[in-house]
Amino acid sequence: MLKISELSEKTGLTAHTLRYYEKHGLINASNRSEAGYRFYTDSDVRRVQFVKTARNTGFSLEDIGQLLSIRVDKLSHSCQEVTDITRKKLDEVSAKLTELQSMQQTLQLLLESCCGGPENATHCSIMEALDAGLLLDREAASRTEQQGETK
Amino acid sequence: MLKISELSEKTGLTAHTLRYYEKHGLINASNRSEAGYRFYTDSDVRRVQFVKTARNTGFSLEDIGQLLSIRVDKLSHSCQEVTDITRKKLDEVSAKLTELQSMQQTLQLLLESCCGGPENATHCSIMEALDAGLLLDREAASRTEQQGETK
DNA sequence: GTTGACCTTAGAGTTAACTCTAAGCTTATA
DNA sequence: TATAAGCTTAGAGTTAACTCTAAGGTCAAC
Repeated sequence: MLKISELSEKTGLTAHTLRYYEKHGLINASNRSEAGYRFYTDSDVRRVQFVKTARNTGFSLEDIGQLLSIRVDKLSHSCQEVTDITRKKLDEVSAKLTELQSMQQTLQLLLESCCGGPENATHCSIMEALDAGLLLDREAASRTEQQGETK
Repeated sequence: MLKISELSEKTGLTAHTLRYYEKHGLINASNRSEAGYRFYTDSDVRRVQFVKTARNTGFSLEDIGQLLSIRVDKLSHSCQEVTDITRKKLDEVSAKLTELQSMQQTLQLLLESCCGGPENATHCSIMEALDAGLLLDREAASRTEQQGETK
């Protein structure tokens, strides 16, 4: 039986976060001392670790709530329900990834185009590109692609 | 001279968002009608488009505030200031990208490992992996890497 | 028996970038 | 002239996941 500070140390989540998860119905302490102190069993610990792992994998607390419902009554739930949740999350992550990759490429092109020196910014190509709505980037991008292809 | 709704249409930003940007010091209407209606000049429009482009590139409104200060007085600012802001953003984007790529790979492995069928979830490998703290994933990941290398 | 560390709760604050509402003018159209 | 569309402001609400505070009870050690 662990106190909340011990569970905190064991899981790397703060006591605040553990109480927050409890308030949102994700976890809970099987026992309480007479004074109301939370006491966690091994089973509680495993549940918290499940939540932490799912969180690290990118699932929202709402997703995790659904996964936990399945976890406590696997007979009443199908693999498909689990993959539906997982696929939805994968789609979200993939979409975000595409967006960030585009930003990354733009930012890299901007950095490559600018001298970055102590000169004043009168002819700064980054400022010019942002002023031009990044039209120049797209040209630069296609130039870069061609270089890559002919390499 | 454009009214706010016309600028909204021209830029694809809502009138709400334009007023929000104004409140946060990013943009402003050069003129007002007697009744207080905002009127935007071509120069205002270009500034709004700059903001929109920078936003699409991933810059925060705070970053954009700095970029705009440089934009209105390029002589007093250096290219280095511009690249510093850009590099900082690129680093953030790259870090986020790494995190999301890791999530994506984990989610893909989870999906590959599970039948996704109507069977009950008693032996669902996704649930098992989340229960095991994704240790199984890391094994699966290294197996996949090896396959990739020997291909 | 008194520190000081730890626990409890309810509830407020944080972050970023919107998004919306309410109450009241203004303007264009019929 | 009446109606509807559009404009104004201040300020509240949204989202997710914490993060922190205040006020007070509990417990181990000296």
